[in-house]
Order: sequence, then C-alpha cells, then structure tokens
Amino acid sequence: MEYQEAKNKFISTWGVLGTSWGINKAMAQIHALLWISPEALSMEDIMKELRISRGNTSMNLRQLIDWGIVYKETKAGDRKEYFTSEKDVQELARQVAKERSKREIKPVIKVLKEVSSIKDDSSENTKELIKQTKALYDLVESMDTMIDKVVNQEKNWMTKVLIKFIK
Amino acid sequence: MEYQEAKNKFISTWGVLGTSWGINKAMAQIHALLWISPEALSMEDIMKELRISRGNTSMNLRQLIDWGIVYKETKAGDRKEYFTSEKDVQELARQVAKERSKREIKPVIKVLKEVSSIKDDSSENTKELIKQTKALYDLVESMDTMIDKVVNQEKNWMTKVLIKFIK
DNA sequence: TTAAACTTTCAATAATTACTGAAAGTTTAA
DNA sequence: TTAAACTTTCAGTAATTATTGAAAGTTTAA
Repeated sequence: MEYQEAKNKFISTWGVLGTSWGINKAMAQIHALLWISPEALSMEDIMKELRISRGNTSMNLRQLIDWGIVYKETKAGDRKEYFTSEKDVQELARQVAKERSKREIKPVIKVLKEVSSIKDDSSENTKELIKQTKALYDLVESMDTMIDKVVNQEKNWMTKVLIKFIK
Repeated sequence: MEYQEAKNKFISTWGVLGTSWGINKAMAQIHALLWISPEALSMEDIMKELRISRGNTSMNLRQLIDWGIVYKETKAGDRKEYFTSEKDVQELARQVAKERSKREIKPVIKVLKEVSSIKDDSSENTKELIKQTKALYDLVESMDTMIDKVVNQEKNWMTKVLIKFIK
C-alpha cells in the first residue's frame, strides 16, 4: 500500500467510526488529517485535501478546538491561521472522554437520579421503575467516576489502567 | 414527580442518549420501556405506549433481539408474542459492549493495522502516518482487549473492575 | 384446509442532520 | 484609515437516516 492510499484509507475509516459514534464525518476527518500531518495546515489545505467547503471546515475546526484536541497556530509574516492537532494519543482520549462525559453522560445521570428517587407508591410499576433506573444510575455513575478519574489523572494513566486490567 | 412523568422522562432521556451514541431513538426507547416494565409487553402495547408504527416496532425489536438484550415470550392460550428485556444491568452493558466492539471497533483495528504497516519510505509524511496510526492502533486495541476481557467474563465483572479502578 | 390473528418487509415519505457558498465580520500591513 | 486577506455565520439545499403503513408472509385453532 502506498502512502496516498494508506492516508485516504485512514481518513475515511476515521470518518466512518466517528459517524457511528455520534461525531460528524467532517469533524472526524479533519482530525484524522491533522493527526497524521507533520506540519500545521491552513484552512485552504484542509478544504482542498478533504474536498469540503470553507464553512464546513470553519465550523468543524471550531468544534475541534472547543474539544481541546486541535490548536491554532500562526506563522511569522503570514496572515493565515494554521491548525495542528494534539499528537499525544492518551491526551486525545482524555479530552474526548471528558467532553462526551460533560455533554452526554452527566445530564443522563441527573435524570436517572431524579427518576429513581420518585416516591414509592407500592405499585408494581413504580417499584420496577425505581429498581431498574437505580441499577442504571449505579452503572452509569460508576462508569462516569471511572472516566473522571482517568480524565483528571496525570500522564500515562492509560498504561496504568491497562496494567491493572491485564492482571 | 409522579410515576407517569418519571416514566416518560426516563424513556425520552434514554432515547436522546441513544441518539448521541449512534443508536436510533426508537430502539433505545423500546428498550427503556421494556427495561422498566414488570411484565412482558406485546407489540401492540409498545406501539401504543411509544406512539410508533408497527413496522418501526417490529424492526427495532428484531435489532434488540439480535443484540441479545430483548427476548420473545409466549403466553399459553395467546397467539401474540410478548417481549421482555434483559433485566441485569451488567449483562446489558456486556452485550452492548460486545456488539459495538464487533460491529464498529474490530473493523477499525484492522484498518489501523494495515495502514500502520505500510513501507517506510523515509519521507516525513510517511513517518508521521506510521507513527500516529501505530499509536492509535495501540490505544484502540488496548481498549478492545479490555472490552473482550469484560465481555467474556463471568458475572459481576464490573464490580471487580470498579474495585480495581478505585484503588 | 382455511381464514383469522398475528408479524415482517419494504417502497414511499418524513424528519433529521450535514454541507455549501456567498455575504458579513474581523484583523492587520501599509 | 483603508483595503486586502483572511475567518465566521447562516439561510438554503443536499444527503442521510428513521418512520410509516399497507401488502405479503406466517402461524395456528378449529
């Protein structure tokens, strides 16, 4: 496999993975492109490479910057902005976990807590609702605690975690 | 909060969570409804409760059965089929992890392996591609190993994992 | 058997989500 | 300042994904 083919395959696959996990294709592909680029790229570069519009590029870059996994750079004597990605894979995982926890898991935990705390009127239905949402609450909360631990930990957290796991 | 309100809130929230993680709303909501129902429900019951069509209900039930988290039941002297969900939260998590690993993570691992194994022609671009896809490969593979361990483990795996984590 | 009771399939359509491109906004060198 | 170089915004449109509902298929009691 040649460089160009490998590159395209990687970008395309990362886009598909993103899509099936709720991250839009352009966002995932821009990230993939920056991830494997030794140099920072301009908006022009990204548009050309991925064949997407200026607006799309701009909006998704903003989102990636929001997530803390892409940075803006400037070059002396050049007005353009250049973009480069976080290159440390663990830091990438940390940030993604953090964002998704904040945006998607935390609100669900809140609802599960509320719902599982309704007054038990002794009907079968109410009992089951309380029991099952409580069980989910415990699960989701445990997972989120795991994520929090991981997210707020120093470098190489994942290595440590994996060692624990494989034991 | 009354039973009906709590129930609706739970079903709706589970639907939203599903959506942002690549699981369609109807599928997530059918699961939520069965999850909190003490009794098995008929297709009619589900359609009425969630106000969705027969076709939609049928297709998503099939998917849930495929995933191994919903079961068919029959009642003596009744032609209808009744549906009930896996009630053990850990088993639920296990099955979901298993399915998503199989469908979405495994193919990505394959591509990452291929791409990170291309011939190094000593150009900057190729070097970076190899380095970064290799790093992702290691990450994704480690995570998948984690999932595999968990998925093939006996009951209460999660408790064990969490104890390891909190230490 | 057969016909009523039920489930599945799938083409058509609706709903959602992503993308474009041009206009508006911002920054900076001169 | 100002105008060129660049970025952002957002209304309109395209692409994707989910849903409907009716026809076809299946099962079973009589």
